[in-house]
Amino acid sequence: MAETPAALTLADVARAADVSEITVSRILRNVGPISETTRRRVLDAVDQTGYVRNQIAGTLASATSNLIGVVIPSLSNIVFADVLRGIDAGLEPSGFRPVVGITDYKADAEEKLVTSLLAWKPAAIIIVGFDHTDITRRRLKQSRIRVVELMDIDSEPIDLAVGMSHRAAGLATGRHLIGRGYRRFGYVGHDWTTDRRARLRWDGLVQALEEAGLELVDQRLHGGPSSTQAGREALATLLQGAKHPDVVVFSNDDMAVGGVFHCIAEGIVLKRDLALFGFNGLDVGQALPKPLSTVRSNRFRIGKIAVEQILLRPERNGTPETINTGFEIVPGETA
Amino acid sequence: MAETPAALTLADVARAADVSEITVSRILRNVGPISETTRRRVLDAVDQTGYVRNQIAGTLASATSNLIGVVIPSLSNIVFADVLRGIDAGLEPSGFRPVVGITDYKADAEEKLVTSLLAWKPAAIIIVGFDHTDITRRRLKQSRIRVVELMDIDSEPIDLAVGMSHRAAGLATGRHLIGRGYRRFGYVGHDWTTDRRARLRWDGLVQALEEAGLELVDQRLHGGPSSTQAGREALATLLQGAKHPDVVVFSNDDMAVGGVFHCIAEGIVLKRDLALFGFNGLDVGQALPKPLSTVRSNRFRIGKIAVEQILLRPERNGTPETINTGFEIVPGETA
DNA sequence: CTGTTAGCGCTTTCAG
DNA sequence: CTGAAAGCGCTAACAG
Repeated sequence: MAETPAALTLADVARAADVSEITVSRILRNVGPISETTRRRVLDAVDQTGYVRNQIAGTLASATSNLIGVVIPSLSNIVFADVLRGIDAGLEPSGFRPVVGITDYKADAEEKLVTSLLAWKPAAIIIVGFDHTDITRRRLKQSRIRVVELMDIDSEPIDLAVGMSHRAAGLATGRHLIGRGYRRFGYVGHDWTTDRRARLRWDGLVQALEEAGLELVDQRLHGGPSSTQAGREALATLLQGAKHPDVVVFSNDDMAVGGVFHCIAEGIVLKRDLALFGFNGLDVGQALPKPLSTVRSNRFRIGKIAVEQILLRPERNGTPETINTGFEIVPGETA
Repeated sequence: MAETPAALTLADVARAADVSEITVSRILRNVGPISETTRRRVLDAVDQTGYVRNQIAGTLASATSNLIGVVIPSLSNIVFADVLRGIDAGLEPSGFRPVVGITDYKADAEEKLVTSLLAWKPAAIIIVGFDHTDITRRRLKQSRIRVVELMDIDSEPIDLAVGMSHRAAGLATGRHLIGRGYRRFGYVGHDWTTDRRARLRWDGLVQALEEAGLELVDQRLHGGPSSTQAGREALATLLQGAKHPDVVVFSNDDMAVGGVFHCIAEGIVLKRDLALFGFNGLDVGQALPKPLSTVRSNRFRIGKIAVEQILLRPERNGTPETINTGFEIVPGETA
């Protein structure tokens, strides 16, 4: 019976190359001055043996890890997948790796997750939003590593916030649509308790209406998470009411695309009979027969910038900062 | 100037609770017999101090980590986000955490990624597909940790494959549509070099046609990754040809949804004038005015089962295995 | 340019 | 039920 050979260590490579462990270590990390001949000899030995570095031991010894904790509410929503893509893209050249956790929009799950991620001594934690439990917030503060709160910039961050003002986006949406002549506003949304940012956009929208002496003529709130199907059904019930809006603003593009499908199915001609407006600027909305009128949020960029900031300044400095990644109105053809 | 206090260690907690380090360690890991009084005292001390375990040190000492390496080609494609969701869901009760890497469909990026993930001494690696470089395959084999190859079961796995037969899905699609009376088959796809599974489905489809003495009357291959917009444009050019298919099979739902949008925009009545068929069973397809006819692949389940298998049997055993998660034809209303 | 020594903070093993 | 000693595999700090 062949015994399982012990895993290769630095010592094995060092022996094979006839140098000390620390020399191999330095070569593998690209630090310090190394003669070209030893470097070559050691790298050969690495190839020959098939040695794979043990980052666990390295991290313990150096007290600096290459892991980044990432806490997101969900992956069903493509928005957070985009953020994660951005994070990964920003990390790409650095050798850092994301360790991810999904909260499912639950604050207590988030609390457990943050604790379990901190146990891996990550170089930083990237987390979505500001809605944390007190314990979560305290732990993050005490950790003294960099903490980046994403998506939102409407609150005071622990360390750094990267995102856009959702209130401002709602406001801009309202003003834009009023400017285009719409007066009878309907709203179709999803569960606000798990999506504070949707609520902030709604606040901004209502504020824009107030500025113009208007108010929402009707609205429907779907109880669950946003989805195309939910948007379709919610618009259907809204239109059964007697309020006859001339434009319906949706909590996001997923919901709005469902609204578009409903109109297509019912023969409602978009913009002539009814205008629809979304939020996010998803690809699917732009590929519709008539491109969806919406607001482009820069999710990928948010994730990327978060990482770039971490790499740029790995130490937390005293004062919380905020980076605004902005948004753009996408006129489209549905409003 | 307040000096940064050193991070808390087991020793601090042990001192506070007046026990030895090992006792604290045992309590935190729930191993060995511990008296209820000491347990309480220690847990109190943990709370008081705000101690957070150092998994890095623990992993080094015990040589068993709670990390799972995850290698996926992309997150732009919701299919892989679904897989990752399944992985996370399966991991949920275990305290394991995924460390993810994205290859962008590049084999050399995958090779680097696998090496860098192995350096974290994960308990297992979950990777999409069978298309690895020789070096990647060798490293994975040599690692002796569990390796799960996802999505596909049409090749021999290193250790375990979890997925479905894409060839069989293509075959089933063809037979299903022939059974419904279609005879003039068109095909609209995307880049096969990065998506071997799409190619396998095509193979199966063509085989079904051959069985019935038929062949594809026309096809269009988009050069890039699949997208709704690409599907829309590719169908448009296909229909400009003179081949007049009565059904068009798409490489996946994203592409097919684009096809549906084209038909809506052009006033082509689905199923009466032209039938369309997708692959994946995405939500967006089912929310369309007419639900898309497609094949449901069980992405979430694939991820979940992969993890469950790892937790169930953490050691690799000699012989490679395969788990078939199956698929179902979704009749829909577009074919 | 290369090496020696001394840990990093835990857990394993063996005692009691 | 609790503890002491040893060491996981690497890197920081200091020599040479």
